[in-house]
Amino acid sequence: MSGNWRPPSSTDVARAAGVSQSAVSRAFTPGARIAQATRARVMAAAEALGYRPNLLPKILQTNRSGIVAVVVGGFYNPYFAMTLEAFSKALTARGLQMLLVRVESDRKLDSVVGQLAGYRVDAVVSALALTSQDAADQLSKLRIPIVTLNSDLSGDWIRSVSSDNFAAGEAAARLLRERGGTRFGFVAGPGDSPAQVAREAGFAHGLEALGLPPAMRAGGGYDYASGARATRELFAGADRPDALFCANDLAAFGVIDVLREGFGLAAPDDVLVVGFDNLDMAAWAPYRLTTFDQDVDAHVAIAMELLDLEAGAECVARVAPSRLVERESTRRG
Amino acid sequence: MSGNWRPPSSTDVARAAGVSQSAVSRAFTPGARIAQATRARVMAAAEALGYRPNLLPKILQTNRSGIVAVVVGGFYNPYFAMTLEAFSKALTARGLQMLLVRVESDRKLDSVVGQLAGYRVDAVVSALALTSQDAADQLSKLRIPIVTLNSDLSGDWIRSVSSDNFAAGEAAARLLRERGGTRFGFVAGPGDSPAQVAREAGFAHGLEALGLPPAMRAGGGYDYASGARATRELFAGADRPDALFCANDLAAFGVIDVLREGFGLAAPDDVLVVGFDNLDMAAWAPYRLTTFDQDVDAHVAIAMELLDLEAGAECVARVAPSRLVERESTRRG
DNA sequence: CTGGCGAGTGAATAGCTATGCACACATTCG
DNA sequence: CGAATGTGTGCATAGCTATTCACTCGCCAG
Repeated sequence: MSGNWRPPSSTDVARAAGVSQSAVSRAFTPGARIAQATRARVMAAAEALGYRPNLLPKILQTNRSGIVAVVVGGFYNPYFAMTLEAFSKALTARGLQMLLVRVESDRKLDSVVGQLAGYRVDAVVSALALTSQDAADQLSKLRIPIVTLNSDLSGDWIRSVSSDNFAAGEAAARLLRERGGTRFGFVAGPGDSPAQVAREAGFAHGLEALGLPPAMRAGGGYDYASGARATRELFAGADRPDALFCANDLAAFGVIDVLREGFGLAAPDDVLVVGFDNLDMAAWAPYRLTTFDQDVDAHVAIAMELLDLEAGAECVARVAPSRLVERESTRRG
Repeated sequence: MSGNWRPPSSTDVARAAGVSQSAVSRAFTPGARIAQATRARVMAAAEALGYRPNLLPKILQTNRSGIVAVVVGGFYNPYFAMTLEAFSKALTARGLQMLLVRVESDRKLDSVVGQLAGYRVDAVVSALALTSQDAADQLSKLRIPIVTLNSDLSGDWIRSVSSDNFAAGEAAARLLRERGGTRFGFVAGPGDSPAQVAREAGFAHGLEALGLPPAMRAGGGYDYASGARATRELFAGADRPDALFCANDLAAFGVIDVLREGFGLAAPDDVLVVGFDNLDMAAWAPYRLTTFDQDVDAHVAIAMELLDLEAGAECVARVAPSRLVERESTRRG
């Protein structure tokens, strides 16, 4: 009806309460010098008008919006859900809001972050690994603190927190060996993921250190279908592996299902399987998957610390330990 | 180093380019009256300084932030991930940003939305069902368009889009009957969820219409553990059901796993199982779950339409159809 | 009685952009 | 050649809040 309605301003409230605009502002500022009686009158008028202080002018002056942008590549992987949950809690605890941005690839990252700069976001957290130094430099020019997960790039304004992917790969090799594996296989994630690369390298190094032959290899994605495809490939020939390390849990589920349905093989009896992420589902009955818990809360806690750092600080790439959780998929009879 | 650095303003760019501030603004406004040469000079200066137009002043004047707040209760259920993905795409397509807010319960909803009002969000989408009329009225006072999913409350500024939960419940009853079910059970979701209530009511009505006895009942949550618990309860006695409708897929997975592990029973041979949501996992080998696809994209499309409506519009509660997807969990030999 | 002090209040201002208005200049038409 | 149209630019302002500065008033100590 009212063509262009505007929410009530502090001036409106001031008029209604018979005080100055400053008084209204002070009434809403904890610890400001204002008489109790005045504050009460202001609050009554504000309540009647439905007034909420407009945060934008403050942001305009201070350039601090209280908003942190979180960039993700998609939501299909429950691991992102865990990450979002943890970040959501951490940000809320600090009174910050979360602007969620979905981006197709990291090549679009800087254009998006440019847009975000217009909103004066206080910081950016990227679950998307940053792969090109070019994009990193572009972002650094904006002087917005950025934390990337599982990415090795860094710069003046770019920090990163990663799992000890390489060490986990080594540990996977040792475990599979101990549990009786003899022919090893690696179910790979996407090649442009630094985490995938490090896990594979660690696995390869672990095998070599034990004097074992290198692993067979298949896959190329972080999803269920990729694990399924990789398994059909690895088990097509005669020389089948009997111990698999998967780049993540989702792929491992695909592996286990195809082993069972497609080849009549079971974990751990016929094939040992290890995953990565420790999703809720990893504990479910059909899988009981041995996997690495990334300790999302620890990652997030570190990320928050890194965001607080001043620009130019030195220790900008931190590693969070991951914990091996052993379940039935590697425990034989 | 520089204690309080400020990002370059349009005035800074204007000075560098030797033009007025208005010229800079026009250079960044598509369709504005400005000479090509001037625009080029401005763009060069802007590039050199790393200038990004500050969006806040515009928001301050127009009260349109281009930000939509999305409220969720948690991320543990992959159904939320699907919803987020769909909303993210829809909002991006319209050039809107998404402010993600996690809220413990809907009782906190109005206090949070109050906070959001300070950011002048254009609209609020709540995956959290709104249950109290009190909160609804509170929110209406803020004059921010709100769309809730699977909630029956509405008001001047509150619209809702729901699945046809009741009809789906009836359809589940018919299907289970057709497939040979004789003793029916309902694995319930949380009692404060309108969707759960409608699904159960529809199921009960469907059974009654077919002249069948009412269903046994257990459960009370939307998660895996709740489904598992419900199954142990339902199958503890002698009078076991042979056809189960579960409030959602996550619970259904718990049901199937406990049937297999705890009682040596399989779906569909011993027990027919139907879920709700059609998560990716429903198609996986251990489950192959018959379920209802909520068509998230359709929900979101409707939600976007509702957000565009003016206040006081009448048709504010819309229903999106859900589609039965039959898989092996109800297909006998 | 007076200087000082504290509490409470109002006026003025910064912060940045988009836009309406006015003006200067070039071009076209009668 | 005068008028009219069109193009490009600068000036000034709105939008809302937190905060600084200056002011008044009541009160106490000297």
